[in-house]
Amino acid sequence: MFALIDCNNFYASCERVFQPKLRKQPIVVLSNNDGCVVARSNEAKALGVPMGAPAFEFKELFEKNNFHVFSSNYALYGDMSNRVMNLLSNFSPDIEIYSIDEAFLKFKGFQENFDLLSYGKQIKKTVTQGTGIPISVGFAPTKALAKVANKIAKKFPSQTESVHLIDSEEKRIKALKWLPVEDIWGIGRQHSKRLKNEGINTAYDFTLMNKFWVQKNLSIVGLRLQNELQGIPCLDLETPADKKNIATTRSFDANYTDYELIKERVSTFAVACATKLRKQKSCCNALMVFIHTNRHRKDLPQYSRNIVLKLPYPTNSNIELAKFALQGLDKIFKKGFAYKKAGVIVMDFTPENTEQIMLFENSNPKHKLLMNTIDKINDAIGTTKIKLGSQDIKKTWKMRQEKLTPHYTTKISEVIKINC
DNA sequence: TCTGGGGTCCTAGGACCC
DNA sequence: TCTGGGGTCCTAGGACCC
Repeated sequence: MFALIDCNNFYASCERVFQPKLRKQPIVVLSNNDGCVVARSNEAKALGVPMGAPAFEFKELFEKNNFHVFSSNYALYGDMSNRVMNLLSNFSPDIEIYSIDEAFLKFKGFQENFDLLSYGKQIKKTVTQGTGIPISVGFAPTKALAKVANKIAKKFPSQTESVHLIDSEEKRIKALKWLPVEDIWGIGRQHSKRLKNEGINTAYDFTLMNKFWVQKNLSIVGLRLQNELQGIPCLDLETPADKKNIATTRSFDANYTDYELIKERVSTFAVACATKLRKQKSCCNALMVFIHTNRHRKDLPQYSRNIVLKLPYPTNSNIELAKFALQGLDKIFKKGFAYKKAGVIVMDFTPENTEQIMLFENSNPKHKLLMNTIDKINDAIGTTKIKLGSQDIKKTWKMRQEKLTPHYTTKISEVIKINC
């Protein structure tokens, strides 16, 4: 059996933990730059705020209904996530952390000796008590069905006490007949459109479809999913692997026309990629830079380009990657446009310790020690104190974050103080 | 005025090999 | 008139996830 444990409205719940007076109040959390809604409390959902909504379009609704609006505080959410995952890992030796707010647990031979339903309630109680984050728990014989069970637990909290178990054919069929096809894990917008054209409306309908049609139209992934929903396990827990691509991309706080400002951003993004590369002990052999204007501004001239550079040698040095990224930027930058976003993506990794010596040109060997030192200093101070000359020396974060809450759990100066 | 960020996997088709 | 068969590797694009 598998369990899927999911934190309810995770970012909104994290903010609420530290401001209990916000219980029952509508809360939204905004994306970087305070742009879009990325998390909503149940009250906010009930008032009709869709996921991904541009914040400025809903400003009036927020004000009229006394919404509590937050900038995203990833340091807080990441730390809260770790606490939740730590507690969950006590309930099974087999755990897959699937995302910041979700984990699969696997139970081998538990059903004979355990009442999973009450075990689930115990999990819920432990996490709520230990972190203040509300969760839902779904049990089933496959991962895809556990996802379905979790949806039911979340949708009917009072009937299920937020824990649901699919352990019989009747329950499986009942659950699948209830679930609209577009809400199946792995069925997105395109696939659900296609399935509806075929007269498929529920997950149950989908499980009855011809396998050849499914494989032809939804690929092997769709076929696996169909099997999983029929109760035939095809997916096991996955173990974390090194990343194959690493990206650092940001929208700007305003439109940038000045080449120098964009160079600074791209240089900073390249350094961020290099730092992440070193964390997983990889070097990259290729790098992509992109820039584009604001797509939503139909009144302004549009421009969007990217370039992929094959590097002459594998590297994860801040200095070298920033240099290459700026070379790329130079090739694609065009004067006269108002740029809104840029990014650096590093690709084609090789392990740090098996760097092949190239014939003509190699990464500067001195950089290894230098980067090591930079990482140590920056880690110790907890911020990016050491920068390249091409980066902005004064500011660290060019982003609108007007409603940022304190780093309650990760900065000693920002922990909650109680005056007695 | 203001619209996020970071990933993965699969397939088809082209280039190339013997 | 008639022009083989069987592979691999790479890439772009499309789908999906949170």
